[in-house]
Amino acid sequence: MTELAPTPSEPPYLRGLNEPQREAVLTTDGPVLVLAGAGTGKTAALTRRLAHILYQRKAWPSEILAVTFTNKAAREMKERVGHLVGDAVEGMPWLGTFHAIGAKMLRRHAELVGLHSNFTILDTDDQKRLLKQLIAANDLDEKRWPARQLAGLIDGWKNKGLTPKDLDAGESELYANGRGQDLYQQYQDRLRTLNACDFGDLLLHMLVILKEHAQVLEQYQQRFKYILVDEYQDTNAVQYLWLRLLAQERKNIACVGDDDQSIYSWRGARVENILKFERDFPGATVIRLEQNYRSTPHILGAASGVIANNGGRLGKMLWTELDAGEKVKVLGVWDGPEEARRVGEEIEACQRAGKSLDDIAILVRAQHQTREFEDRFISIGLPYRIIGGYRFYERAEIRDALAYLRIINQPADDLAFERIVNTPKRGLGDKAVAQIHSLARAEGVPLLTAAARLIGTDELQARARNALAAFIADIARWRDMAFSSSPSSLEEGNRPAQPGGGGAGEAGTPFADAIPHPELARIVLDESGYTAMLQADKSAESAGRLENLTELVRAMEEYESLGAFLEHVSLVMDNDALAEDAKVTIMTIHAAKGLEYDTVFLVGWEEGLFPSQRALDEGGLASLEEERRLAYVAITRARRRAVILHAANRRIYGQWNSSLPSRFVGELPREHIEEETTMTGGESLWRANWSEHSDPFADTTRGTGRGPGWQRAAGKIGGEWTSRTFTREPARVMEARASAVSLGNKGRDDIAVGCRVFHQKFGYGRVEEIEGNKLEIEFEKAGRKRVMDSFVTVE
DNA sequence: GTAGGATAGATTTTT
DNA sequence: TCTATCCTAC
Repeated sequence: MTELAPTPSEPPYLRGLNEPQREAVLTTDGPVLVLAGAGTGKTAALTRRLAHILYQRKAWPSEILAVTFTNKAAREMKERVGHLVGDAVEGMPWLGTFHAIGAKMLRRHAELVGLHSNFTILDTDDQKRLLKQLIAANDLDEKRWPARQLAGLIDGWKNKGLTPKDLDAGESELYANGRGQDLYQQYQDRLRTLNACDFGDLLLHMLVILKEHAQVLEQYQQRFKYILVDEYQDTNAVQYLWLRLLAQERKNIACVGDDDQSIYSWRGARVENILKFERDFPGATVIRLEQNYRSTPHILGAASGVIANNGGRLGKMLWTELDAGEKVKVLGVWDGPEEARRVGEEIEACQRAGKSLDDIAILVRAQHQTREFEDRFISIGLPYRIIGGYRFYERAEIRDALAYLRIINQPADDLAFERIVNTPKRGLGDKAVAQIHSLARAEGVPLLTAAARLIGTDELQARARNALAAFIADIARWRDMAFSSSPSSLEEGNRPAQPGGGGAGEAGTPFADAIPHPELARIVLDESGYTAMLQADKSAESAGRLENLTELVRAMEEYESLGAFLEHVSLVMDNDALAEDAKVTIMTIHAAKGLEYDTVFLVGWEEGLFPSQRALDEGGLASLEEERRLAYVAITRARRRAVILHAANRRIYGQWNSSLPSRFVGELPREHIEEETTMTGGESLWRANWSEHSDPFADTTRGTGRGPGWQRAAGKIGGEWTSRTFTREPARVMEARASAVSLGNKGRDDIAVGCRVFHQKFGYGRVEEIEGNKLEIEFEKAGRKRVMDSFVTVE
């Protein structure tokens, strides 16, 4: 039993914890719910809880299930537990994201749902392509019933834990007049033939297995002596059901979450899970972490003031011992560009005051807002990094490279085949591919096998036949290189057992790679002509693409096999900026959850943008409240200083619109903020307007649940604030201002007007004008831009 | 089979 | 405004 170190002093992992945190660590047995407000040391409590369980020998590392939502969170937890318990953390195979753990389990039991253990994990792009094919095959109009929509529905069903059979008519009705269920079933069948899974399947298949195979469930119930769940407010129905099954037996489950930070309901997350916890696990210990160690009282006060407008909260009172600090600054500006300019100036001031750019973040509601800042920062030469947007593995070149590797790993991967059969171009167009398709369908074999058979016939044009033969020979050769112990025969690729067929024997067993897989990747990229294709491409992006591929190959070195690498890539790979030079971070609020920065700029706090028009129009009160939680998350990212900006005019899809400050601005308690506006008219008119009503949201958030958006609200104000759209840029009130902080580069003498230069982002261009260290360049692709000379190289 | 023009569409997105 | 996708003309 417990062999607690017999030292009189308490174990190191308890040091520095406050009372509730300590309770969260020490209450190991039985169900525990930890309600942890923003910045209350949640991760510290979690990791020390793990350490405690291990130190007390209550469980071996392999007997603890610890799930998080993001790879980042999993990584951080692993690292921090590592600090406390050392190498024991290496023995924690069940610490990871829901999906990574789901995949790991599913590979062990794949055959129970008709898959093979080397199944491919499809991403959303593959998924969409597959659905498109199905929609076409069913004679549905893709315009009317977009694949996107079906993908969303299927994803939603999987999030709810519904298999095709579980769908009721109402759900099925949501797509193509009741064909939803049928299409969903077809999709699942297709996935099975492809020996593939989408993200949702990783959890849903496992849930089905746990439900239907008592011995499997029991095995895991026995194994997991302790279960720990981070960000519990973000769990969706499948995850919830999954956890409940696993925890049922021992009931040693600890969930940590914050109902005020639930911002993923549109992804299927259900806050109710956290509200229901005590009902699901009677006798649960509920612990509240309320002392905030992150932010100043003003920041905390501002955030609390906003979130207090939400109903149905579990309610927490955050407090802090930190000094008051600065008030939250609310800054009204004329338009989007001015917003970017002001933020740029503020950041330059921070820089002059000796702050590191790494401590500064700009949080946006929607991805497209990053552009304005990007443009501005490029022209003033301020280093920045944008988190999100395209993830590394979503880039075309990475996906192409992966498709090559996927088909080597799993020849039945038809989607991979389709992706690369004519990339680089080898003269195999729609016609050839259609023929391969029809043969594959007729014979019930994967595309690659069908292709191999097709070249034995004379159905293809000689040219196409030769190209295809060469392509297939290449793949066979690469496969041999990859798996020397098993000379590949395309006729019996790794497929799940077919009725009547014997299946593929030992397929999926990890062969020792014959040649190191990074080397294989290099060879494949080379011999396929992919690298050559990029080298021949003179566009601005091609250099970066080649670099990405190099990066991909480099990343492969860290994995023991091709299979392990592919798994990593589909589940884990993200483009978390490596620690390079100091840079300002620009990202969405969603992406910022769990992070903190000294100074945070919260931009675009305008009705229609934040809260977003869509939330206002469609989701009623619930979605307005989610937007408000988003505001809460945003403010609480700041340690010392938060600056909130709103512009009176903004260009949306190319049209200028006047906009009103966000209602959330009005909800900030006055005592915690300091306002400033660069617009004529002084005190913000909108505030006067909002506060006219005792409950300004009465008619917007209740009742029909349809908010007015800025249109109606603007109409009420009348006068100069009347809603209208301009096609031209609104007249600037601000004086033009040229500001650039010199980063220490003197003017360069290698650039002259007329020079051909290269810029990382904009590509090639011709210098038209030089003004100090700023250049006016006519770019071949991107048009005319002003950029800092330090950002270009002379051709 | 490909290159460019027309057209519709456009949140947030862990995996 | 920008972009991803479709369609038409070579």
